[in-house]
Amino acid sequence: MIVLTKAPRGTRDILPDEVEQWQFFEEKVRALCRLFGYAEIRTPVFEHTELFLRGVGEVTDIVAKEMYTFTDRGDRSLTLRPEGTAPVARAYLEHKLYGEAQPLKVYYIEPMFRYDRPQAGRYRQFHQFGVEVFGAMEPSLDAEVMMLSLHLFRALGLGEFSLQLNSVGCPLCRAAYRACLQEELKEKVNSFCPDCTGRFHKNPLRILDCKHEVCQELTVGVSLMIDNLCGDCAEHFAAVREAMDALGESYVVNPRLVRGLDYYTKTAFEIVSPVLGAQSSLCGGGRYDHLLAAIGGPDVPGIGFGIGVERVLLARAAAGCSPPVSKSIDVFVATAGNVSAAEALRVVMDLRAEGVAADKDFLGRSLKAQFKFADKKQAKYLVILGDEEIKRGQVMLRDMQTGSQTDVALAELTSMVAKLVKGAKK
RNA sequence: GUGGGUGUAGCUCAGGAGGUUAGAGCACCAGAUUGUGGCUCUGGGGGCCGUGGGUUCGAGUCCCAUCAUCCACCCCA
Repeated sequence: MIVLTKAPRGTRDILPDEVEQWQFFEEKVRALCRLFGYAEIRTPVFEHTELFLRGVGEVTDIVAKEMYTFTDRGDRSLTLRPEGTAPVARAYLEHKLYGEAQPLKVYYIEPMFRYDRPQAGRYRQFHQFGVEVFGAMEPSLDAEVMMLSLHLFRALGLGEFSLQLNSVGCPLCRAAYRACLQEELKEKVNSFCPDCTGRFHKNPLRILDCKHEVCQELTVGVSLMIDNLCGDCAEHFAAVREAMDALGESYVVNPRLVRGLDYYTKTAFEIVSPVLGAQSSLCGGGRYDHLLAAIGGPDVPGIGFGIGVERVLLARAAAGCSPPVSKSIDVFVATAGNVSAAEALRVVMDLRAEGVAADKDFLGRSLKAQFKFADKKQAKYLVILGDEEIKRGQVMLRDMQTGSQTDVALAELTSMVAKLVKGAKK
């Protein structure tokens, strides 16, 4: 039975209290992207299913079992986007952005959808902050992209995380390596875990990244992609490392790091957090030099990453990062006696007109209850508007932190409070 | 998709081997001299005990199913 009072499985509401964390994250992202020269892009929440089949790869898990696909009334097969790169690549081609000054550097913070079994740090609707750069092959760009993600984590106060770096080669050297790896492993294929016996044919590189100890032991000393790169890929990888070294940035070369999506080439990286559970990957990215060609465009290179917003927020909480300061109201206008709610609203609107965040009671509560409410809302000041005050033309202004009170002429209240509030912000 | 844990008030949880009107803390609301928050005290509102079925004289408690949730695998952010 469908419960109407519950959000669908794997989805959740972000309530006002938590939204502050999200806005904090978004502010850091926007500031950094501006600093790094990345412009925001927004693409539709669904695309033609075919885009993901071609762009992500038909044998990947995302396409094989995790897509939210539906047919619309015009009999089109559409899919809620499971990742951000293919849609942005599509937009790049559709609007012929390769005709503009290159490279094109864009970012997005948008919801993604994957029909997966929910777990810690994994949801069916989740959010990714991602960047994509099209039209440049230079290794220093790979370094810049990684730097952006590292800087974001630091700006967010995340202390512990590690950057894992690898090169997955290009179609040429990877195909040759893949064949050589299969040759080396074929004797042991029956000793691997059930998952890896399957991987042997589907994606033998993935065996190297298996969590099972047996598989790890069986692959000790086996040839690695990193040692079998073609000249071009090896040179690129060395240059990326050189750029990172020059920046004094530490990273771990992990030759067993594999990307799940088909379109990755050369640089592959991942940033993992030790404070999360099994879903410890905060950021995954890399180069995809032939994705554009795969979906019918010119053979323009690209690079990007995706960062899981929920996971970053989870990691912040787990690491005990202090929450962002909550945005409370400046003034609460309380009424007493026969002063009408309409009169209070007029004062509140006057304050707001001066840029003072003001609020009032809307439940006809007692003065005491209004005080409690103002306290709960962490109002910095409270104004009492009572019969006495109206008569004298003086209202009482109370500093809620210190408890001190002063009389202020009603006519001067707005400018007075505006000055107080602005002074405190500096 | 696979395996395991858990579903009692808004939240965190109690409810000995089935037996009266299901409890606590926090939160919420009201009051403690008729116009003053935080601390304290008093009172109050709130629960299809996740849902459906079964066993029983009797089920929050036992059994089955289902849904949800959590953890892990797979995969990934």
